[in-house]
Amino acid sequence: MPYWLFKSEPDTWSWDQQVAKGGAGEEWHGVRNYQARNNMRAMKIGDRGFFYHSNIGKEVVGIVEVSQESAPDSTTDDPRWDCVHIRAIKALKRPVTLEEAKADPRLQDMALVKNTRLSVQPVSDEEWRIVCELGGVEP
DNA sequence: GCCAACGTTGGC
DNA sequence: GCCAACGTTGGC
Repeated sequence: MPYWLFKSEPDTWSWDQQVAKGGAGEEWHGVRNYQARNNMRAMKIGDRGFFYHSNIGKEVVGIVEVSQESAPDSTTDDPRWDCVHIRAIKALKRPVTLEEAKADPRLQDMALVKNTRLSVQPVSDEEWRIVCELGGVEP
């Protein structure tokens, strides 16, 4: 099972808002980047991902699950852009900051560290376990 | 608020 | 098809 990471500026869409949506989940719209879109197209219902706050906090705050597979982005008529829906599963006991990820030798290859601008990223099994461990939750 | 990194666009 | 110009993202 692949793992993912979703970035959002909390000013625009925060973890709290995601949690408030509950099981219905929320369309992850607004992505206008091919790599990020391709990642979303590869997702299956039930795939897990991290929810990351960019700019403010700069930390992984929670775990989400894909609740609907890739479909046309409702916020544009441009047929190039698809997106998935995600729902909040649980918060990390302790957020894992970008600083921590950068400082951990085991996380040097994480896209979060290496390719900071990609907004929807793949996460390896190992990276998933390590970040869960740092965050104080079961993988 | 600045700027580096990166992706996209458009002229040739 | 190349590459310069431009726009955007996101860390600092």
